[in-house]
Amino acid sequence: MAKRGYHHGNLKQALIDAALELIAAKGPQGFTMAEAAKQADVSAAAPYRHFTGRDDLIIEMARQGFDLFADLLEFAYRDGQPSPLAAFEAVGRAYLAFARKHPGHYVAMFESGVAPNATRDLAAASARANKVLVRAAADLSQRLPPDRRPPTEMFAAHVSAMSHGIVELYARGTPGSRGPFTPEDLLETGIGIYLRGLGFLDPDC
Amino acid sequence: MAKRGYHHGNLKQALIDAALELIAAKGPQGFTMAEAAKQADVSAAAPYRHFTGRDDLIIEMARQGFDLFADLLEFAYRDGQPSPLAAFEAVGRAYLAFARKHPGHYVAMFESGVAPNATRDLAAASARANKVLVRAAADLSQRLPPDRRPPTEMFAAHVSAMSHGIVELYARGTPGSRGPFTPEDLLETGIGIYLRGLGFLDPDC
DNA sequence: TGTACATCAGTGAACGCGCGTTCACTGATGTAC
DNA sequence: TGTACATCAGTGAACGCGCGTTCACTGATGTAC
Repeated sequence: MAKRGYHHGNLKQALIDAALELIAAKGPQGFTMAEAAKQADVSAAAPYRHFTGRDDLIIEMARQGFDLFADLLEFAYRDGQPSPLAAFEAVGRAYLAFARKHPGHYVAMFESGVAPNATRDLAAASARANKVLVRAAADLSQRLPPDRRPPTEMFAAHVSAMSHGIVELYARGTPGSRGPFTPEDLLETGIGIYLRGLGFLDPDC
Repeated sequence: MAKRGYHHGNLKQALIDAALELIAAKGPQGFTMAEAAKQADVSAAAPYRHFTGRDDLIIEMARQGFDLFADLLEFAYRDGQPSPLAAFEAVGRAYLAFARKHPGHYVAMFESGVAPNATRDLAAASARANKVLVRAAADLSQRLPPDRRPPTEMFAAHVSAMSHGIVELYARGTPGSRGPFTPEDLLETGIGIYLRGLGFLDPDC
């Protein structure tokens, strides 16, 4: 850590980063303002120059998380290229990759107990991420005969649920602790079977 | 609440019940020993006659939860009657019903951060519940041509993940807050599509 | 370039609080004879 | 049935702790002239 003078320079983000590390290591309630401040090498009172309180910090973590999440999903989606199916599967993989690489954000977003509409900003970020999932589902749905299309929102919800369930049950704690399969395997096969159930038989339709 | 004398009579269970209510209302970290004691109308020191500490109480809640969960799943399964498919779907519904009716248990089991193998008893209860899911999946798998059977554990994991994901994302907080579908709808359709993907086209095979 | 001053971003001490837990105690209960 | 005594299951007070937060302060920085 670089030497610093009286002024930190970028304390707000440093506190968020510290809290993310703590939350990833010790669970949603495992961080305290005091400890985040300590980790940022600053007095316990300093955070209150940047956040109105503890909740404010958690909400900001979740907001940044949803923003990043949305970015990654959008990047994976690539406007449906090269094909709706390939793009859809890339989004699924991106979901899992996000949970793996950003556990602190993930916990703040989904396990910290903050309502996704706690603030306008948070709601917007959350909605943006969800929109990518819905769009990927909608594009893929177009390939189905109309009478076999489930409602788009439902399609997206199924995929969200399976992804989230896999993260929570199989991607936490010691790797492999809950079974012989990797989360990535589980998600790929699970989504694959689900898509076949919808009528996507061909790997590149 | 009935009058009682110096001795409570059934304090251990009363404390567990109080903690379950608190945990259901305020999240995994939302209960304290002191508050559970208060709710059971007893001094703050009394719980320590029955539990070695806070963790012990949480583990006991989770253990009872897994026990009840296993019972309900077994009851729903009915040894695969009337058909493997019907029994399988009943198990899915029982999963969701449990999460709905016993939110405190559910949170203690899956969101409190206790490792499922924290104690031998807890591990056994958890394994028993999981075994029902695996058996339901295995029985149903038998109906598939061998070359289309996924590994049984994987099959069960997919269904657990989707069920858990739906509980976490769509069955929490204000009903309908996250979408226009009920969790029950989502699970039924999701599992239905998944099963079709495996090759179960006929509703009563 | 130098100076005065407003503003910003920290400090350090203190607060009130509630928590988990311990301890010596005491009232109630069960049992042996 | 009565009594002595061991055991059980509570009490109430106290502990040390760490937390979130506030407050008066001060050092650093930026800006007007």
